[in-house]
Amino acid sequence: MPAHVARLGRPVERSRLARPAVEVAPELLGTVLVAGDRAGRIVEVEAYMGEADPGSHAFRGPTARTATMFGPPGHLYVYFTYGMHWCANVVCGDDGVASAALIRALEPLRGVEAMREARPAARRDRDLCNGPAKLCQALGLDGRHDGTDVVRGTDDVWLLEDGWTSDAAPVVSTRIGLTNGADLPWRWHVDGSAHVSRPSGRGGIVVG
DNA sequence: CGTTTGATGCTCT
DNA sequence: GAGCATCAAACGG
Repeated sequence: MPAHVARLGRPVERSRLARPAVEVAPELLGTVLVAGDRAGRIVEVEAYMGEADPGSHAFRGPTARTATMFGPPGHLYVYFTYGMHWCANVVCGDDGVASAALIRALEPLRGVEAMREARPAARRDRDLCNGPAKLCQALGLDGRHDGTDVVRGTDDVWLLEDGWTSDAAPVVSTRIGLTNGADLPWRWHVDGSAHVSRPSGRGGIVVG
């Protein structure tokens, strides 16, 4: 593990991810996603509960696209949408069970200059990573990273904990951009963060 | 501020 | 063929 990565934290334990995404996702707030020389603190996540979730890509069973999501935890499920955007999930749950946490927003920590170059449309730094496709663009994540192991850090992509101490309560609300499963309260974000995609969905409630 | 609209191509029916 | 876990620009107030 490179020293500049170790400085930001230690890898999350895979066993911690081998649980349903609704349990894991809120715990990911405050962890650090690293991609090469760029890194950001996760401030917004959503849970997708696979075959039990009408909002999940895995709702109708495994397909070629969702193969990673059905695989072991600790890998990245990266998908392409709207003909132009990539979005990244941390795969949760046991091998064979589809469950994943969509990373929706980061607070930039390292490599901000590289992020600015990767996202010329961002007028302010708070616009670099405040959306699931924006953060993938900022970090240079795309289809090549589907299946990459964020516990072992293959492809220099890591998910770290202990790199940051949370001092803000998580807020729970409904997920963004869905038509199916839109009422399920499976979005969490750091209360008061200037780096989330939206301050609150419907019925935002402070949990912690 | 807010809302609306066009871009653009893969995935599954 | 329909829909999409989105974004940015272009509006109107």
